[in-house]
Amino acid sequence: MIGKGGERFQHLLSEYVREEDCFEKVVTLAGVDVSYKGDIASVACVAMEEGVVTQEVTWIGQPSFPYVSSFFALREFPLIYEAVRRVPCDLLFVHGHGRAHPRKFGLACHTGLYFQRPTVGVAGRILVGEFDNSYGDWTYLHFQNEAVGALVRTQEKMNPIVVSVGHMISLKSAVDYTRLSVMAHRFPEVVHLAHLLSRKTLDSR
DNA sequence: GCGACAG
DNA sequence: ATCTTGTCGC
Repeated sequence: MIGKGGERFQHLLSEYVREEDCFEKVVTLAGVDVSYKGDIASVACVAMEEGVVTQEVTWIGQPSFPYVSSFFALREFPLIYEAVRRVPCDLLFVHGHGRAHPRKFGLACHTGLYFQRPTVGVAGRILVGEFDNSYGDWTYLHFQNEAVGALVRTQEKMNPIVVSVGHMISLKSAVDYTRLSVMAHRFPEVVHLAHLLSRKTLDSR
C-alpha cells in the first residue's frame, strides 16, 4: 500500500487548503471525470457559461498507480491534470472528495491546490463523517468535530451527493454553487457531461 | 479479529 | 470504475 508517508504528505498539504471564497464572480464552470477500460483511462473536462457548453477537452492515458481508497489522487490527478490544465474556468467541479476525506485532502483539494483555482469535490458516497438523518435539501457532514462537507439531495428520490471544499471556496458556497449547477441529473451538469464524454470517447476508439 | 473503503 | 437484463417510474 502507501504507508504512513502518504498520510503525512496529505496531512501536511491539507494545511494549505483555503476555505474562504477567493473569487469575485463565477461565470465559467468546469467539471472533470474519468472512465476506464482495462488499463486505459479516458478523461473529459467540460466547461459551461450560462448553461451553454463552451469547451470540451478529452485525454486518453494510462493510470500509473492502482486505485487505493483515500489515495485516489495518486491515481487520477496525473490524468485529469492533462485535461484540466487546458480548460480555464472560475470554478472547477471534481468528481471525488475534497475535505470530506480521512486527512482532509481528497482529489479535489489536491487539484485545487495544484492549479490554485476555486475547486469543489462532488462524490456519490461518503468516505468519512456522520450526519443527522433527518434533513431537507441538504445537511452538513461532520468528521472529527467539524463540518468537512455536506450531503446534498439534488434530485428527489435519489441518494444525496457528497459536496466538500476542494480549495479557495467556503463550504456554504460550495453547496450553493453545486445546487445552482445541477440541472436534470444527480451531479452538477458539467460533471455529468464530462462523465458522458469520457465514456463516449472510450467506447469510440 | 471484522467490516468499511471516493472512482 | 467495470462486468450486465430487465424493469419500475416520471
